[in-house]
Amino acid sequence: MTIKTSKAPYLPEPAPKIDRRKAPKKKQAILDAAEATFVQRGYYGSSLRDVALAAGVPQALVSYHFGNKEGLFRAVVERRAPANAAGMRQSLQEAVKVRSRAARLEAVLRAFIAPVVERSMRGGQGWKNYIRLLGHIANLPQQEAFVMPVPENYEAVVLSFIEAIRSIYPELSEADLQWSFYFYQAAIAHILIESGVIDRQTNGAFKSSDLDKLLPKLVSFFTAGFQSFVKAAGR
Amino acid sequence: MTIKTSKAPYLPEPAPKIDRRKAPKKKQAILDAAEATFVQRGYYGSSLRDVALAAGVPQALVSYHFGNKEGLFRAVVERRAPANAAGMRQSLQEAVKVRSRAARLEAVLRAFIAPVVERSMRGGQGWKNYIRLLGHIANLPQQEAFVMPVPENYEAVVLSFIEAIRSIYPELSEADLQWSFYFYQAAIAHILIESGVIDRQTNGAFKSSDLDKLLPKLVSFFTAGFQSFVKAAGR
DNA sequence: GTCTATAATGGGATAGAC
DNA sequence: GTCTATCCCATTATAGAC
Repeated sequence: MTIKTSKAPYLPEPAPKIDRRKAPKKKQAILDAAEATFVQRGYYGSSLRDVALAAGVPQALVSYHFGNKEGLFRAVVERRAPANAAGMRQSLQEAVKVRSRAARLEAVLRAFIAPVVERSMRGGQGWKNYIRLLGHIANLPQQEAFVMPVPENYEAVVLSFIEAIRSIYPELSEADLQWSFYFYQAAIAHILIESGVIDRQTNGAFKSSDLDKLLPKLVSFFTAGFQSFVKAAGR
Repeated sequence: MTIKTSKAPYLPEPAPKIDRRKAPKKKQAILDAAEATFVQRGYYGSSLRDVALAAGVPQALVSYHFGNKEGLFRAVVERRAPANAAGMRQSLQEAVKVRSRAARLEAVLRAFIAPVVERSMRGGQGWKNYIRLLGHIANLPQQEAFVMPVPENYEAVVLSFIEAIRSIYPELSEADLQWSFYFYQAAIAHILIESGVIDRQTNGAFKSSDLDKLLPKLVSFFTAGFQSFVKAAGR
């Protein structure tokens, strides 16, 4: 049931999205610092002072570039969103080519998480921070007072994965499909944070930061969950 | 494979843990207000002003009763922890009595989440807020600067569930056991928050707040995931 | 235990020089 | 674009009367 895949050509990216001629170095430094600060202490727990200090710039420069705190947060999330969403779309395109239905399901589930893990593990510290931040954002109630920039960036991509699974197993009831994928997203939201719960529970024998080891288990485990509903629907 | 269980006698509780003679009403009002505020806006996003206002007391009373903000947060988490952990322990005791191995696994997985869902859905607004707050806390990186009161309260309970599964299927490898349970915890951490992602993705057809509908699907889905590792180990 | 008043700090944001 | 200096506000926490 498990499919071997090559090391996935998500990284290095073909070209940086940012036009280095116009983009001021300090603006990028602020984004990097903000990314790290927000993921460590959350939105309200992070002060613009801390961000500016970490970036090595005066506070006023943050306001100049991003207007206010909310603008900074949105900019952090949106900077890497296009590349990340594109990576997910691309991996889905490959996955749906798999022949057999069972293997295709597993490939689609892997395609949802593999490019993200790839960036987190081998994309550098910036990507690591960004992916963890995405995990945090995914765990925010959607009616949050401040910004929720994620939906616009990722919602369509998520829906396309759900559609892909539906087209593999049309006999799956809408409820089983939606709940199953929700469970998958739910687990991933926590996993991406790398909270350290499994580290503590196993005295360090297993590490929540070891996404490379976790990934094949995750895909295999959730494929079985989906398949159990498929089999139940077939009866 | 699915086991029917009666409506679970977790609520109403036999007796309130709090001695109503000594406990000042206002102190409880503050805890209720803090519970609601923390879950809505997070720790750093909540001000003691807001809490005091919501509780209908002056700010100073909060400091008097709980010392500081961190003390208030700890008190909120710890107030309901003994009753909640006891409910989980009790449900585990019942679950391990199930005869067949397959059914016992499913019963143990249900026992982990059922009493919590029961309190969230039928324990009143206070319990609803508390359970959501637990979800948020579970998603915090453990090396958080401030308080992490959960481990002491719940860690032993979690370990006893893992032990129970290990004793059902000793042939399961340590890695499969730990990763599987981690996936289960991860999904639950997000689900308890009732973030609203599935609501948005399905235009309201499915609701993350509908824990009653979700629960049997969740248990069934994750049982299949565990069983797939059991079967793989048996070969 | 409960309250009013206030101290002391740190926060986001802006004015204006360079 | 970048900087220094500063304003104004919200926040936590405490002092002290009742």
